[in-house]
Amino acid sequence: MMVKEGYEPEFCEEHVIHSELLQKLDGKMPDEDEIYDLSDLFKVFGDSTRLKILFVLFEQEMCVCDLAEILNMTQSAISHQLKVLKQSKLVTNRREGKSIFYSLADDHVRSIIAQGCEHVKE
Amino acid sequence: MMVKEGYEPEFCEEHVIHSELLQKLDGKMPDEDEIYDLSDLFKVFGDSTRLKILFVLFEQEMCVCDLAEILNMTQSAISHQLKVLKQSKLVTNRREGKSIFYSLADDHVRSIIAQGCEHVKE
DNA sequence: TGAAAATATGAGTAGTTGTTCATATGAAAA
DNA sequence: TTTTCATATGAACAACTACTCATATTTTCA
Repeated sequence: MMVKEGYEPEFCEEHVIHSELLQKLDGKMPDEDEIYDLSDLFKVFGDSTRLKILFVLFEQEMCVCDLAEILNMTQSAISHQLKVLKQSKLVTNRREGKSIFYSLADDHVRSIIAQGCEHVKE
Repeated sequence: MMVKEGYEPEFCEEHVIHSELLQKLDGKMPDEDEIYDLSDLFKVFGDSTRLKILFVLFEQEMCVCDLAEILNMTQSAISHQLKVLKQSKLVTNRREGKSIFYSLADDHVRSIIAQGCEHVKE
């Protein structure tokens, strides 16, 4: 296995990565941190429970217990997911008496989901 | 539901879910299948390796081994992720000799990621 | 043909994630 | 204050996922 020493058999020989290309890509590619932030954001949209919550909030703000009842899930499960949504700044909340009402943080949410919908609808 | 027996203490009493609201939501909410499809789509974007692949393909089509070298990952890892991307119809490929070149399937990919970027940039 | 190159794939595994259960917190009513 | 309601949270667990390793597949070239 050590015939050529520095030789890397895993990669193809014919299509050498030209330094031009690497430079071109280096200039255009987001840096590591941005990509992690971005994938973290999409992870949040990548769960059906959280999507359902967002779709409900598209229509109107709502308290935790009503979300739980509408989506037929436990209050705890909803609360955990609302925490995730809030940490990603996709929703905000306000207290009104004993209840806490959640609503969409901004319109990015709508446009991100709208773009996703277009792809899904083939 | 027999009045008191089926009473569910988990949900708040004050904010009864009116049937109007439920109807309104029923009309507006996507059905279960659509939501699953949508969350599956976002799951694909929710991984940094796949995002990196897509960002590279934004610039130009590329074969598997070059992607592996550029992203400094094994050919196998890249190949597994390309399979996921292809199953979601985000990329397509063509054979050229021994190599297989991957490219973006359509412009939905760009717009979905663009929307995500806007949110990440606060 | 046979060997080499490029890619694909199945099994195994460590790490992650969504839910449940029990309990804590905080505000309002008694 | 004490109780009750609405919500939040920590631990535990099962399901899922991305990578590695070994190997299979497919094409090209000698």
